[in-house]
Formats: sequence, C-alpha cells, structure tokens
Amino acid sequence: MNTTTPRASSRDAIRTAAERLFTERGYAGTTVRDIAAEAAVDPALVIRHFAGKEQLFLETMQLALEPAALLDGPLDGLGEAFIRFMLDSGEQTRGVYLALLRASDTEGVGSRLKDVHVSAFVAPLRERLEGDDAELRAAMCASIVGGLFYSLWVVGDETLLAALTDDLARRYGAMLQQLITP
Amino acid sequence: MNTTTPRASSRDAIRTAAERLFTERGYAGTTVRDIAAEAAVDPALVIRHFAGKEQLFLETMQLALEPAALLDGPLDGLGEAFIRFMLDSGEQTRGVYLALLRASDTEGVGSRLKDVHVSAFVAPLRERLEGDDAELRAAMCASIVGGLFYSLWVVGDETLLAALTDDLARRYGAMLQQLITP
DNA sequence: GTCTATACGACGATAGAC
DNA sequence: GTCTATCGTCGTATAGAC
Repeated sequence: MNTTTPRASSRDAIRTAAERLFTERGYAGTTVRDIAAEAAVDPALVIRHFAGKEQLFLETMQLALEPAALLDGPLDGLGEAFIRFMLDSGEQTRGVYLALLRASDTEGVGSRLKDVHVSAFVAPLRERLEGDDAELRAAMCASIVGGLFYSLWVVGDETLLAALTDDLARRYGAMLQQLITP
Repeated sequence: MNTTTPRASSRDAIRTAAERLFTERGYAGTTVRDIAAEAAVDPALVIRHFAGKEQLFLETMQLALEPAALLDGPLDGLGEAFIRFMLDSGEQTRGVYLALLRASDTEGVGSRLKDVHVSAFVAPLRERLEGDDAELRAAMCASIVGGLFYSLWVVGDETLLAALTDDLARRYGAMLQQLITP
C-alpha cells in the first residue's frame, strides 16, 4: 500500500477539475492554480502532466456530438430534426463550445474549433446532400446553426432566448430544409 | 517649441496604437507594454490615461457600422442589399468584431458585443419588418448574418471563403428576404 | 498636469531535490 | 511521482521628477 496516494490518480483528478472549470469560467478565467486547488494537487503537477495550460485545455474540451440518428432518418424532416438535436444537446455542449469559441485565437484552439464545427455541423449534412453545390449548401447550413448558437449563447439575444424551442426548431428547421432539398 | 513632445498628445498616440494592435492581435494577444512601446510611451501612462486595459479596449473597439442606406431602400431587395453591405464592410470591421467576440467573457466586453450585434444587425431590419412576429424574424436575420461572419472569420470555413461574394450575397440574401417579406 | 521609475502580486512555466 | 524554489512576464498602483 501507498501512504501518499490513497485516491485515484492525480492525473484524472486534474483532468476532471479542468473540465469543470474550463466549461464554467472559460480559458482566460481559469488559472492553473485554480485547477490544482480544485484537484487538491500541486500547481506544478498540472503543467508536468499535461505540458502546458493550452494542452490541458485542448485535451479536456472535446465535443462528443455525434448526430448519428440523423444519418438514416428521412430526408424530409431532416432540417428540423437537425436543429432539434442541436438545441437539445445540453449544458455541457454549450460550455465547451463557448470556451472553444472565445479561446480561438491561438493556432491550436482555432483548429480545434474548426474540427468541431466541421465534424458536428457540416459533415453530417454534407453526406446527405446532392447536387454540384452540395458542399456550399452544407456550409451554409452549418453557418446557420453556428449563428443560432452564437446568438443564443455568445450574444444572449433575448428575443431568441425567450422563444419556445419548438418554435425555433420549426422556423430554423424550415430554412435548413430549403438548403437540404431545394 | 517643445523638445520632448513634438507629436500629438500621447493620449491619442496610445489610442491609435491600441486600436491597431487590438484589431490585429486581439485582446489577449496584446499587452499593455506592447501598446506603450508602439506609442513610444511609458507603460504606466497607458493605465493612467485609460484606467485599465479593458477600459482602453472598450474605448477603442467601437464599430461604426451604420447601414443607413438600407433604411430607405426598397423592401424588395433588402435581404441581398443587407448581406452585401455587411460583406463589403472592410478589414477594420472584421478585426473589431473578432476581437470583441473572443474577449466577450467579462461583463463589459460581453455587453458591448451585444450592443454591436443589436445596433448593427437587429435594429436596422427590425424597423422595417411588420407582423406580430417581427421581433423574432429580425433576431433570426441577425443570427444568420452573425453565423456568416462566424463561419468566415472565426472558423475560417474554406467552402464559404472560396465562394464568390456575389454568390453568397444572392443565396444568403434570398434567405433573409424570406424573413423580411414572408 | 504630464510623464517616468520602480515595485507589487499573480500568472504560466521550469529545474532539481526527495 | 511529487513538491520546493524560482524565473520572466503580465496588469496595475504609487511616489515623485519635470
């Protein structure tokens, strides 16, 4: 038995603490020392285990958002289903997305945000679109979803925040549908 | 004649330097010492004149984007005209918008971004819309414009960046038009 | 009043002892 | 694997020179 490490590996403790604090307070609002305190660990350990604050940020801020259900659903209601899926994706998604967006200067975070945007917003629709402008129409769909998230979460548009989810899903879904099946 | 201050007031020099550096490198990427060096001034003077880095940021990052031309144009082509106006708004607009967006944690910058969003994107259209859901439709238009900027400038979507301005204006304009005159 | 010099506490990060 | 000590840089405050 080891007298100095009775709990789970401190690497996991750091990871858990970082994930919580980054999603709650963002990158700039979270210090390495905050994370260390939350994980009950020495600040130097955080850097030693993850080779830097940004690396730790990138390792914890991953969006597991797989709209797999949409790949085999009917093409008809796909627009609305897609919006509904995104709006229902929960608090964690919101925090990670916001943190990535606001930290997206710096090369590493910027390309991570791009990855998330493409894999979560563009790719699922791109696969199901047809026509020689399918690429562009998928990018437009993604920009509309991104714009909705931006308005709701970054700007905090009160009109959109006050609207019913059903209403938003119907209206934004209809716009997407026009790009999906023109 | 004065031997120590041959140029304009150092307050203006600081302001000019800050505007350039903030729009080029963003808030986090610009240090008070950078600004001071650019303005050929003591770092402490920057704080003394502007009472803090964030205050200086807010004072310099103002978006003068008055789509006045749209207020009396025909309602018909308003969607496309609006998009075209935004896409043509130049490098400065892009820098200020990006800097505000990425620094929008913190109370002050967040509400500034909201102001810019509402006054530049929502309000000009809101005035010209009719119907009891005009508020919501104006907010949706603004979210689409915001989404386009987000995709182009924050994410750097290559498909949208490669598209011709005319093509984007026509396609996004048509979507907006459906919200303007349903 | 305008500006400089200097210093403070907090930050991210590193080196080396245990 | 973990802690101690320390580094250079950040934003900021203040005392005092011109």
